[in-house]
Amino acid sequence: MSLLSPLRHSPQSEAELLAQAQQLAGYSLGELAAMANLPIPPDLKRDKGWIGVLLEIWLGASAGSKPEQDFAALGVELKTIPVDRNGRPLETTFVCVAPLTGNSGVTWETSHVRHKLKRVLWIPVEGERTIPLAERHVGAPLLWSPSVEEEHQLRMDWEELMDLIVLGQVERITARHGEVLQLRPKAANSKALTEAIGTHGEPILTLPRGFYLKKNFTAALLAQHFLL
DNA sequence: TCTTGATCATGC
DNA sequence: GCATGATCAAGA
Repeated sequence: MSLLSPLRHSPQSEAELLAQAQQLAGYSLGELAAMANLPIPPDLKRDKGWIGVLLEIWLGASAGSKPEQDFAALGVELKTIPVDRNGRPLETTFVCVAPLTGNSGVTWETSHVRHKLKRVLWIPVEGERTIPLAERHVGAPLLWSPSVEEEHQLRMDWEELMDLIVLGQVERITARHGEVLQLRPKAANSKALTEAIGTHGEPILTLPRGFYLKKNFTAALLAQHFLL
């Protein structure tokens, strides 16, 4: 038998990655943090990415800020997802920042959204705020790729949103656009601005935006897994 | 109650 | 400011 310990190397195969992720299921965040010698914050208010960092350590992801997939050699992205007692998502899922300029000729096929979501290791984690952070449990992982239908849904929304961005309508886009993919602010605060295209084609400064998966989409893909 | 819009930490 | 990791919390 072997004691559970963080992967000290990048996993060499999907099988190795998935096996390690499956080993984590059932443990609490407190247990995993202790074994990894990672301090536990009192809550996530000032450490929103803490769970993601913890699981990156355990799974041997190249931690930190690299503009590539978590497991580049495997082409796999890691996403933790907070869920309620029934396994339903409590939050939307950030995918990537939306390019607001320089989009001539960009297509779904070459988009960052499609690339990010090509293969994702989803790890559900208990997220109800009534549960102390250290006592929240990690769930069973799901190694996922979009089905034909899912990719179609994503592409439709992405094309609608990108059309609006290219046509200078970015400031008229709200989180209500899109069935499964939405565009929302993604910034340090409301004073962080970036360049975009205005109504008359002129450069404007606006809030950076990100693509997010809506809860109905992630709920469905998780449910499919657990109801098999 | 739930979603939308806003925000937090960190490294470069 | 942008990239990584996301959740918070006001208001509908």
